[in-house]
Amino acid sequence: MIQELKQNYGQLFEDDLLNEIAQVGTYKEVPAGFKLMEIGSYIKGMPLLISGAIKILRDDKEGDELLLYYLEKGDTCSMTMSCCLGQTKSEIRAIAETDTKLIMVPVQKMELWTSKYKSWRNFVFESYHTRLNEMLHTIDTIAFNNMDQRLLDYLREKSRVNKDNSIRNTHQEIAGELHSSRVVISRLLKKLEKLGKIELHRNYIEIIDLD
Amino acid sequence: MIQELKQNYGQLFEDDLLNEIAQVGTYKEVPAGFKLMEIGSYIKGMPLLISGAIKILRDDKEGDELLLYYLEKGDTCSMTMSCCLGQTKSEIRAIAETDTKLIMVPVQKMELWTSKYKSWRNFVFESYHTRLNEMLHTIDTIAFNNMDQRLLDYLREKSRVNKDNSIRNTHQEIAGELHSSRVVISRLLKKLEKLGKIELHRNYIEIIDLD
DNA sequence: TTCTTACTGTAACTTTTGTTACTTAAAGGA
DNA sequence: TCCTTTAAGTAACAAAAGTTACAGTAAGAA
Repeated sequence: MIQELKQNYGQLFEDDLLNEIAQVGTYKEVPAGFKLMEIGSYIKGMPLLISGAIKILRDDKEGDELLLYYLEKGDTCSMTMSCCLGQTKSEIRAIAETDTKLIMVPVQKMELWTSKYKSWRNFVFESYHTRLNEMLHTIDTIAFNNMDQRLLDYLREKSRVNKDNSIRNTHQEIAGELHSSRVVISRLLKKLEKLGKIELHRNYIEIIDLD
Repeated sequence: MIQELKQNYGQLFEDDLLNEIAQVGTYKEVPAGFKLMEIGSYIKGMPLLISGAIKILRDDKEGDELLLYYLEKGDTCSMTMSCCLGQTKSEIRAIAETDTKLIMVPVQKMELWTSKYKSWRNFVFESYHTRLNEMLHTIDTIAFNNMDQRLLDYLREKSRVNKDNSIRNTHQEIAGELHSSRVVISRLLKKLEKLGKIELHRNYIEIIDLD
């Protein structure tokens, strides 16, 4: 684990902190689709991503979903940190988008490290900064764009995060993450296909050119 | 200034910190409508609100606005903190919603205090926590509600923040903050009036019962 | 006073998104 | 093989939101 840590967080953290993390953290590999956190659950640990990606989702009262953003290598979950302090429950759901390697750090260490290590403090602040900006971007997309633009963005991001030119999801699943309906998504996808941007198949979408 | 500080932040901060704030901070009173921060501008200081309210707005490329949330007594601007670290430009616009009293703290002090004062650290983290949740709420509203529901929320919040049963805005202004059009807002307001929830007048809206 | 400007109301229409219903077809198991 | 399940295509319609256009009217300026 220590070499994984050094490889991914070596420039960020001093050796003392790296050792502390190695001591109290637990290394985890989770498969795509694995649920790391549920809305309303209490938070046990804080994830430091080594590889892969985690999607962060928001629910409304009826159980409809909305994709907020992805966590990737070097990211951590600000929501988690945020919740740790207040001992409040999770406001979001976290699901592995791809096979993911990460280190879980017990939440108790957070406050300690925050006063002890300057690099940790910077990491935490940097992380909040990134997340606030992601949230702003999410708001921009929802508030200022139509569904066809949102769908394009979605396909782009998904392809990038998965490092795959094929989107291996059903229209139903896409509709869920965009908080729309299957018929609408099928309709818009068909339009994108006619524009030569994608090719539709059963269970996957081939990306031709999204620019 | 020091008594204003003690009154509003006395329980939060230790005396040493209060004194430091009093030394380097500048007390400000700004009238409703005063622009405290513009998108793209660099950040000079960090606001600690004493009284009043500041609205935080987001723009799209066409210059259309969207109200994100209000800052109130005891709040500070996480965006500002966030930007200070990276020396990046402001992503948002801040305008006084009401006459507002606040203390501006130079951004250079931030990092110093973060390592020196535990209470400051907690305040900063608490603030990030609050803001992230506000952003989540904003996303919920936009993504999961129709415009009539959003309008109701808007009127409720505006009335609360202004401590006023009259909303002293034109339909045009409301449409701007909800990123809609004047005609749509007039239409929905008329519907609310027919439901007995509000009374429409020129330049203001009287709230009857929004529950 | 009259004139001008800004605010509101409303009709008619378009576009976007959502819904219901039904069809076709692929995939995988029995 | 056939059968069942699930995914996708599409039509027809409904609802929500945005647009254009114009009328009426309050408020303030000249």
